[in-house]
Amino acid sequence: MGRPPCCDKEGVKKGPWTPEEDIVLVSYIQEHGPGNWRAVPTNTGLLRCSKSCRLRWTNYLRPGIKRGNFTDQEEKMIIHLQALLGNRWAAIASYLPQRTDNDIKNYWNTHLKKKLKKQMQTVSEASFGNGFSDSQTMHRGQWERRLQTDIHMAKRALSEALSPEKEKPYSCLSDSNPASNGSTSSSKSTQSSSYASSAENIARLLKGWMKNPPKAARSNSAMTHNSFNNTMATAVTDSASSEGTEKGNCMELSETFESLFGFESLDSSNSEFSPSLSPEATFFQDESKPDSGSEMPFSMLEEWLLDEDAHFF
DNA sequence: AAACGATTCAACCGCAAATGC
DNA sequence: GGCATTTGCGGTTGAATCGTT
Repeated sequence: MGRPPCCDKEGVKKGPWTPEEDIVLVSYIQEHGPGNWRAVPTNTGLLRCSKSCRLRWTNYLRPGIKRGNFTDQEEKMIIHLQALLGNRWAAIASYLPQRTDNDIKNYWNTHLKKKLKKQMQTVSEASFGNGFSDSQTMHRGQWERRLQTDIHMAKRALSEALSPEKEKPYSCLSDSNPASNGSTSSSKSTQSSSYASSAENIARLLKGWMKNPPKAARSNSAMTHNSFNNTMATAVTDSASSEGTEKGNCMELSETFESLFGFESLDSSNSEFSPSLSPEATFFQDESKPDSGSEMPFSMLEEWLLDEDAHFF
């Protein structure tokens, strides 16, 4: 006997979220932290199911999300990780802390699949013309060995990531990673800080809210609007400044973010947010807590992934 | 300028795993 | 240990947007 779906109740709203709803949700999470999604609709008065609230938060409103074009570097990592992990988008997303699994999945389905298909075609055409099949079989053993090495390295990286003693903090992609140090021309300005991007989200949200102010503010969200708007204003100005300089200390940003949102949900001490997370997901959280003890030796992993570009393409 | 097809991406759905009692 | 509930994940859908004719 299966349980009834959570969203089949009468009066549950579906479809795109409005800025109003976003603000109500963000306000609530600002106060209570993410988690206990079951209680969110009842406590906020949102006519959404818990699932929808969680999804909205994790895929759109959550701090640290980078939106917009994927860099070459990100693209290559996705391709590699997909080859290695398959369609385990959450696991792949854990290596790209600023992207959501949904984003990566969409990007794969809309861009990368086609791109790879095209490349495969070009390669196979070229190899056909050259009588390439022999050398192809000749490379097979090599390829298998490489795959084994890949898997071995992935396991090693993962186990290192999970060991709490490792001191090297993965605080900022661009900082800790030599490969990303301007090695790709396209990683330029899109590599914004997590704080900036979250502020962008919120700024965008606020912009929409300003454009279409609600006729009457909800009473249940009004209580938080003052504090929320104050922090919003900070977010917007901070966003503008950090965007302008295009750098900014990750540490500083995450601290600013913490103070901005005033909750410690991303801290490991918060039992509401961490218990059921996989190692990957736990790492994913770390985007906003650069000081945490268990950090992924990201540069090593990323180096490994990006080193293979030459072979892959 | 309008119609149409292609593309994108936010959101939904259903299943499975995790958690609580 | 067994059941009920909650959460997380991956596949899919469909409305909005873009590009072409």
